[in-house]
Amino acid sequence: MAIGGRTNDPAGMRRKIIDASFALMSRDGYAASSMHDLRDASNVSSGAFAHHFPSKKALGLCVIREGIARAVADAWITPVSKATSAPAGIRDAFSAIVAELERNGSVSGCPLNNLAVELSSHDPELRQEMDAIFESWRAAIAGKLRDDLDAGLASDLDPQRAAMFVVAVYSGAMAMAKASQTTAPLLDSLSELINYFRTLYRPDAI
Amino acid sequence: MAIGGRTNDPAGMRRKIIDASFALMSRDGYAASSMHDLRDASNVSSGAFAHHFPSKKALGLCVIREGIARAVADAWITPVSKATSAPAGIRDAFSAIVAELERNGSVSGCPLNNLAVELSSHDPELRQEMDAIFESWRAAIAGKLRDDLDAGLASDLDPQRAAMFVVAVYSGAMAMAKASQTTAPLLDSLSELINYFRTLYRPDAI
DNA sequence: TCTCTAACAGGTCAATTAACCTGTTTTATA
DNA sequence: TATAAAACAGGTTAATTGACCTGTTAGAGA
Repeated sequence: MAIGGRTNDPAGMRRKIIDASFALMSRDGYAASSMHDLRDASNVSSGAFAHHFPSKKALGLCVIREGIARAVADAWITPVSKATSAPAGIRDAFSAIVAELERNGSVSGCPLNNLAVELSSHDPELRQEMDAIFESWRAAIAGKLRDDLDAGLASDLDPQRAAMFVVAVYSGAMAMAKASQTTAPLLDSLSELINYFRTLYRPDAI
Repeated sequence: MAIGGRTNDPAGMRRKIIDASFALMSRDGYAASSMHDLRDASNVSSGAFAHHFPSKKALGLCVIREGIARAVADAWITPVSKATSAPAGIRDAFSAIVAELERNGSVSGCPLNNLAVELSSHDPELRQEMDAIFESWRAAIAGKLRDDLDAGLASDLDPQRAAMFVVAVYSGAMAMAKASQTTAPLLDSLSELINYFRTLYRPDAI
């Protein structure tokens, strides 16, 4: 045994497991992804798997803290903060996600929303972790909205409430997109969300 | 055995199982509710349970078609159709749900959204069934919006897109409410949703 | 060079799961 | 009333699950 030898690479091994587990859990859900499935998808031995993650919950926690947090940052926080305005950033995020969905043909939903809905009732610790990601997501949008207010692009808008609204619209639309296996809910909802912003922003600022 | 005798009541037995299963599945999810749990919650024998529902999927299908469809009708379709206007009906539905959540202390989420997010990727048949309920939900709201248009309460609004928007806002807000175990996402989102309608409706009509 | 710890390998185990099976009782129908 | 079919009772089972266990090897520090 051990014919192929072995290269100790704890960080790489760990990352490999988290990435594969994030992909599998995002697609199939937490409960539906067995430790055996996760191990197979990760392409590591049982021993290595158990060494890095002694329990499924420990793995789930890391998937949330690292995998999901990164996904939200990449899909939302970065685009919104780089955009010329909050509505523009929101439109960018929606459009990129819709394009990605139409590229691969099926809708597996928002990773954060999927796990939050599945796990919030079961584990308070995981729930709190996911709530924190929702919070940072909303904070990024609220921050951009505040920038727009300061720049005089908009007025009479409550950044926190509006940010909550935006994330709610997206999460709900994505849930319906998953149920219908269609991007229509996302497109329709984005359209109305832009209409909502049109009443709050200067006509030329949107 | 059979000391207490037995009263054949197929419809009642079936309803008992569906009601208990709807409650359990809505709270804990589909996968987390084992056949054993569902049987215990239903308070029936294994034999009766297996007789009415030969498989878990068969039970899930009936829970969706009967339990969830009724829940959506009671919480949304009926209030909206009875209201004086669509925004008023939406506000009524939100308020009643928030009041109910604050009464029992914890947020278990929207039954339809919970199951749709959990099961859409796993079973096309269940997915289609849930999509149909989303569809009827949106149709009820769109119908009311059309009534408002006809009555001259509003103008320049696309009933289908707006209905999609409303359901998305609610579903997403409820998901965040579940993640935070707070009603704040629902209250904030309702507030912004009303702002959205304010721009579409006559000032005195809302 | 020696040693100790973490990294890894591969297999095992009790518990849980969904489905099924055999037997009994009620009720509709002829 | 005779009888077939449905309604119910209670237990069984093969497969899957998450956790664990014993051994082996690489690499850092003394």
